[in-house]
Amino acid sequence: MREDINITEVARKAGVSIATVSRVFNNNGPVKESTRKKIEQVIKETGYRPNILARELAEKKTHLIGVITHSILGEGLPNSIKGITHVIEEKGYNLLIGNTDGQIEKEQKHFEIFQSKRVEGVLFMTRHFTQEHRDVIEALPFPVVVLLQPTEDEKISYVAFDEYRFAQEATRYLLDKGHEDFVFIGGPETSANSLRREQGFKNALTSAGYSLDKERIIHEDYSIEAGYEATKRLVKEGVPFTAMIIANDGMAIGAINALQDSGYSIPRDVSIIGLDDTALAKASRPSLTAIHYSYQDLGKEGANLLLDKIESGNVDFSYKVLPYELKKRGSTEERY
Amino acid sequence: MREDINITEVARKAGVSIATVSRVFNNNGPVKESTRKKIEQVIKETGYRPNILARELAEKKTHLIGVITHSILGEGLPNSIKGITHVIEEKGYNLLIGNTDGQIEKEQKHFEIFQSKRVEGVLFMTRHFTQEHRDVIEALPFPVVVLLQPTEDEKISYVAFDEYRFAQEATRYLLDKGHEDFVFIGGPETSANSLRREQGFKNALTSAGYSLDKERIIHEDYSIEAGYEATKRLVKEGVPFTAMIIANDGMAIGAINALQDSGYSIPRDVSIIGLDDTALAKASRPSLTAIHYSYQDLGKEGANLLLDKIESGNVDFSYKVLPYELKKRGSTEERY
DNA sequence: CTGTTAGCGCCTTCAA
DNA sequence: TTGAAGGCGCTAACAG
Repeated sequence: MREDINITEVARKAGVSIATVSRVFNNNGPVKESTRKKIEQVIKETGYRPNILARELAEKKTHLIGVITHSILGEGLPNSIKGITHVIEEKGYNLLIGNTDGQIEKEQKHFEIFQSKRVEGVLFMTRHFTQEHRDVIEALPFPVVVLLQPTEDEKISYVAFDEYRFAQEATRYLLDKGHEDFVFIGGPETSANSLRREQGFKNALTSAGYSLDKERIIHEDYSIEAGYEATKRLVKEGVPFTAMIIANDGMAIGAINALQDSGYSIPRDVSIIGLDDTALAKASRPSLTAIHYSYQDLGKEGANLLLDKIESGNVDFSYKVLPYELKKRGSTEERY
Repeated sequence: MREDINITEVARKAGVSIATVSRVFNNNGPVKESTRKKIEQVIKETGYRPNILARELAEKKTHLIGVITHSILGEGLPNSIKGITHVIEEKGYNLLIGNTDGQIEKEQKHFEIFQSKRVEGVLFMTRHFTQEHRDVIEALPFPVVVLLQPTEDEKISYVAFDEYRFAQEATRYLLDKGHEDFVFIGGPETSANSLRREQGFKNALTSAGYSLDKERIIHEDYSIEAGYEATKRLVKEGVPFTAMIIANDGMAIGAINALQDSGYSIPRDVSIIGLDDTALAKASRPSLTAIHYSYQDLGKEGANLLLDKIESGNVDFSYKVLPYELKKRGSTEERY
């Protein structure tokens, strides 16, 4: 470890003024070739790196993008972060991460820290978007783009998936195959994303003329184990069903395992669609029919939108809904 | 969006000097209750947040920790980042992330950027640790802790798993169960981590008096598909084996599926151990016997070690090897 | 208890 | 082509 060195020191060693060193480093303004060489020499010898804090303070630009997220686990969120870094590093920005673990106080805290750090914009991921969020965000001195949640506010821009629609489409797919007895396993009731999927599911059924009993809508915590237990319970209670729409693929795998352990065959006895398509879906036996969408694109689109706002200064409302695709695999089958 | 406001402005509005505002905000130095109230009032009204860049420039402290990582995907790395944030946020530090996608030039670039940003320390994750890394790190003006790789250098501290030993133990476990015909599927030959596992595997066999042919050591890219294809190939070529040690659980799942698709039964015909234990291991049928270790602990231990160096100024060499555990599940069985 | 002032390291006119 | 000097927003003595 050697010591930090500053511009004054470099200037002294090179026998020039700090202004000249600055010109060399930033390659602006004219500098005689010989003095440039000399300065570059000193820079190399000392390992000098300009203190960006000082530069940023002077320039009033930090090139910092903040990401506030409720989790960095799972397959989705890391992918979205990868998409984000991909876009912003290309343009010379750096990423500051704030993890909230889903706690609202931490969201607030990170917005404050980021404001203090003078980030130039924030990408915000949360499990549900509330009026409180709107108030906080509108008072912030930098643009914010919300990811995953429609903001339902003509001021705050967002990028999200069309969960209502793809849940509807998955359900219709099985309706078209002749299924009539459905079960839906969603995430926690506090998850706005899961609720939108549930709505899409319900709408597909009711608009096809079916009604559904309460026991056919179940809320679990997205884990494989929860999917397993919930399905075991259904079997034990003798609820008749031939089709399952499951909010994520982890719970879907749990359901497949539970049914198989109970002596059922998939897809012969029950067809299953996961509204989420991670590595698990392809690895399972049978492989899982699932709705696929790209978290990496979510990150990319969000970052592009945010950078656009930052660089153009135009913070008008805009939003983007990302595409999805139904991947047909082994867990679904015609029903006669 | 409202404008950024600075300390001078707040002081003016409150009719005091900036020093007093500073005292209030940092809660140091004495301030009369009435003027404190007044200043707090103005702060609330204006939404003032001190510009941390300026503060940090003055204090020469950034409270910034950099993480340089070759990937943020998969189950391991996000967990280690979670462990890191958990520790550092507790102590008031923030996390700056640099993603290298495994490219060496990007590693170098991020070290430079971080140096410019005046991070106070860096946690460095890479696929293999070289002499070049040592040279770069030793010239840096802040402490670095390497994660995942033993540095083999009495100067650069690290936290890692004991891959050699757990691969050895997994192999011995199956040897003890009577297996004699082994296959090892490792990661890419460029992966230092995978090579250490391979060495552990080989050592267990040779020190038990067995030799092994080349075709029994295979290198793939860690994906489920690669594990599947490699195993299919083995079956087709008629290589006889009853035990597999596989570097990660993704490839292990691929192997299980391939064997089952070829009409074999697990664990009756073949026993399989994955040297890695993610959600996949428990979800598979049969569930996968695997070596479990905690990436979250890796992050925590690394962060603790780094913060300790930063705060104590003591940058002496130290290292930590994390524990592991063999989780016995359904993919392994006695062989008579 | 409060205000004044000298930095922190760099960029950017403005002169020379 | 170069240097001098002011300013970015804040902290930390040092006076009062």
